[in-house]
Amino acid sequence: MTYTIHDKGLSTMIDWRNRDSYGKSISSKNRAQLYRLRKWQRRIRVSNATERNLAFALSELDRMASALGLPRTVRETAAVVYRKAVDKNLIRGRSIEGVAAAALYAACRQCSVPRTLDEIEEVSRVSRKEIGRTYRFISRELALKLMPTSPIDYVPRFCSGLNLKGEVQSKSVEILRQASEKELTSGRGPTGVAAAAIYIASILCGERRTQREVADVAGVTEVTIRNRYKELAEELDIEIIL
DNA sequence: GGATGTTAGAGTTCTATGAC
DNA sequence: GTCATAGAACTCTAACATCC
Repeated sequence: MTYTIHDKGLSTMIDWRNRDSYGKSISSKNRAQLYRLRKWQRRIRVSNATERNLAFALSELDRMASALGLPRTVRETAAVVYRKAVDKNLIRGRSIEGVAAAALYAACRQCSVPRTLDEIEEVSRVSRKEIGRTYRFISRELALKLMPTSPIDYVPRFCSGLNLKGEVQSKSVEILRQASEKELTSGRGPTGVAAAAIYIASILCGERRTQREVADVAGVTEVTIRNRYKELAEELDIEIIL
């Protein structure tokens, strides 16, 4: 069973091969009957507007998740969030695409595979503002308990994008853990903090990346990295030799 | 010339507050 | 409960300076 298909994948499948369970070819006499069965099967699977909308929303979710390379668990979670929103009648007055994008954003956070609103916006057909507004609405109405995204969750993806070795990744996580203990991450954008930690770690590990390179991968500006990395270096007493 | 640092001004988001 | 407003915090762009 899966939540990512509107009928949860529980309806009967009649394939198009015209062969029985033994692999034998179906006689021409029975083919016409099978054809009729397929036709009704198709009509019954999506029988009303609600199911049609759900099917559309779930295919939209799947399309966005594929474009972002998200794992199956995130897709299932997003589908569950969307179905809950439908059950609570939260879609009324909002676009299907907007709610689907917001559900995906929430699912990413729930599954600790965070994607920024900008990234969701890139693969969706709605604006960042709309996604953010809908996300806040459904998370409040569905009482989704979502903690602020940890910068650590961004480290593997950013390091991979920068072709950095595991050592740099470990060092970045270590820096971020220390920063978190000293409350240097609260109130700051997680991508900016993660980018700054990776920038520091890349220098400390001798695999230096420029601020521009890190900024491009993290989707923040060089200025943000400068501000964040100086804070981290000062508060954590890290000596950086450029 | 490229990387980095500094600064100023502006935009966005969030939260608190008060009026209705 | 909803809406408008103000203020804080963060981030952005842009311009210019400094260093190697």
